[in-house]
Amino acid sequence: MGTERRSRGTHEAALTIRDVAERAEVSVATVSRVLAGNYPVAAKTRQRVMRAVRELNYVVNTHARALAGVRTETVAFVLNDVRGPSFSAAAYGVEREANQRGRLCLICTTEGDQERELAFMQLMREQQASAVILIGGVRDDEQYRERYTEIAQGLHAVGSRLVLCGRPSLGADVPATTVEYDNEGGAYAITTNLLANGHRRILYLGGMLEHTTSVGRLLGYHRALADFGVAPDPTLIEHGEFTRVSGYERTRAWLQQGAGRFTAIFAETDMVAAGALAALEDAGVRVPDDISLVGYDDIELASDLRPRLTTVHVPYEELGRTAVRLAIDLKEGRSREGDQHVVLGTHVVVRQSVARLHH
Amino acid sequence: MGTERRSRGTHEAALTIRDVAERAEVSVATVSRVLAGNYPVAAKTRQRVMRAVRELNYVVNTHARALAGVRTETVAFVLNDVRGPSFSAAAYGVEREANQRGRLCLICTTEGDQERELAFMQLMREQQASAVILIGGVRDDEQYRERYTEIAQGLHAVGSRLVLCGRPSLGADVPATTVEYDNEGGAYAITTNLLANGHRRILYLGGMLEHTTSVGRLLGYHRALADFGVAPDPTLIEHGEFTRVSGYERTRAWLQQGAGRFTAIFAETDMVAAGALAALEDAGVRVPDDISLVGYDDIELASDLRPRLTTVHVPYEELGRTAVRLAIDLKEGRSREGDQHVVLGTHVVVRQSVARLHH
DNA sequence: CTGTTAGCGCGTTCAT
DNA sequence: ATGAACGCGCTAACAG
Repeated sequence: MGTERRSRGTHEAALTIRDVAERAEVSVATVSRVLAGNYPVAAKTRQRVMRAVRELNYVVNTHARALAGVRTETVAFVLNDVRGPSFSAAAYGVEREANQRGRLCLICTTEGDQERELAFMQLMREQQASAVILIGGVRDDEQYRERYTEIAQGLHAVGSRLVLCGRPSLGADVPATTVEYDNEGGAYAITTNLLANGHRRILYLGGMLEHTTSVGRLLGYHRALADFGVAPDPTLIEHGEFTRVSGYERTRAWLQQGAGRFTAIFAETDMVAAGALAALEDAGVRVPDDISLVGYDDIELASDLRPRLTTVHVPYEELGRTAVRLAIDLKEGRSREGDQHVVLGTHVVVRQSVARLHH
Repeated sequence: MGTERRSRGTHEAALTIRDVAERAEVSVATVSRVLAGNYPVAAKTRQRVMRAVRELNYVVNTHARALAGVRTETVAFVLNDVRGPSFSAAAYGVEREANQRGRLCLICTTEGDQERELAFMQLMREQQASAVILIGGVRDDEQYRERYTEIAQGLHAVGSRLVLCGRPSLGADVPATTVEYDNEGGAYAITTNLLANGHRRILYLGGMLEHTTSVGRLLGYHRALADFGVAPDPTLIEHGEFTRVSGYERTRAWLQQGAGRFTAIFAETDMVAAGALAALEDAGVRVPDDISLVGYDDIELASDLRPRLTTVHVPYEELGRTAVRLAIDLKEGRSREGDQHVVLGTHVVVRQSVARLHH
């Protein structure tokens, strides 16, 4: 009781460094120095200050500190949905790496809305985040491109690194780091697996071609066919959403109208594969005995399905970690601009959803 | 070209409101007013300012703005792992509700480390977050309790709301909001389901009793047994981790040593149930024909398993949304302290993993 | 309607 | 080793 504080004792009146200084009977400068620990202070004085801090339950004000030039390093990660198994694995990687390096990690969800992504990037500019990491497909609008470029330059201007995960560069005038994984190689490898098992007519349940992910995977599929001397059948190539229901619906439609036209299905994501599997199951089609099925991403679900899904492993967590690492290393000058494009490898995980075709 | 800026043109030199003012040939106050939009400004002046802002690609500095009293409202959500299906659903709810109300959402992962949770709460104090939402079990250490209390009071002092999701209150002297769901009721209901199907010896694969979640669920189990006049067998109650491997290992051990002692398994989470199912499958035990199995949480996985898992639905997304809503409503005076404890309902989702017992 | 100016809380010279 | 004073970029009185 009785210490005279300047304001009424209500809430909202946060303690300042001055309160601590008064209580410890030192100047604010001394308190600042004790807290920062970057300057010699007499042991006894330090004790007094620390005691006052504890007794008052004081913490610094981040904003004031930032304004004075000492920033709380923050890494921002932007994705469309935290619940998505693959991106959440990337988020986990970002989180771990950021924390390990003493950075705060901020996660934002866009629900696929480009506007929100842009707004969030602006916000990060305002907050002077040390890095902004973007993941997930984008429509490659010419109009959006311009806005991205502008904001990206703004980020660069405040020393904030922009990292694009599996996304096309914004052009030479926008300094950004790119981390991706080998979509094409993975698709090639798993298509090869089907081909080696005798499959020739492979239904391709793809995503939208605006997404570079889809482009890469489809490319791998085609290259594998070409290498096996199989002429691709364009009518077997489908485009749709990367969702379970999309996989279900599309497969059901094919079973009704195009049954017999294919012996295997390549689903562009495990989620789509899960939907496809459910449709096959509902139609009484056995996997892999009647139809073989492969996915892509190797999310946990892949080994929960029955049969366990043969798929392509994508190192999502590593993707997140790498993004953070590159951003920080570059900021601290431990890396040259030249290192700023990394492609992580993918590989096939063989499980039980592919059968050798006997004809 | 040739506008004279005060610093060398390198990076790191962010634009200030003054740059904009100079370019628009107005005072900084006018720029501030245009940007805030909370004060009359002549249309022509506004135009000039906006043009300068665009041309310069300027954004405000959050920290300076915060220091001057205008905060970017931020909601912080703390959980152990973004990849966990149930908590990530809660995170999604938090995200959505926060964004919908114009708040920034910050997500932090602790990996189960209480120290990190505490550190993060401190950080949020420093950042003056408008709300901090905690989810996940805690060990109810007397020592931790004290530290939580201290930080919680600190949060309160800066007007930051603390919300505990499914976690015991920190005591009457710590103002906090609690949102939980009915663990006991759900466990009661699903146990009842097993009992109604004739099961009497139900192996209980539980979590650690330090977690209130486990306490609640076990309570429901016991109450259901009591209501059916079944004497509980303490040796059928197991405690362990909430992981898939734990479920697998524990079930395997039981199959080797205690087979025949139970006709059904109640796994305290779907993850544990998934592990149990795998163990049963590997041992050639059919579900539900030989052994019935139920879980808890109703994560997506529950309907991917074969057989589809009968489980208790927990409204995780709603939990997150409610947490945010309560915090904001209270801050804005739209709610009284009395409303600050909400219990959401749970219900059984009947699928295919329980069979009627014929003996 | 617009400009001037005094803080917001902290880090950091420069004196002492 | 410690203290006094200025400035970080912005908002909000107060004048005009």
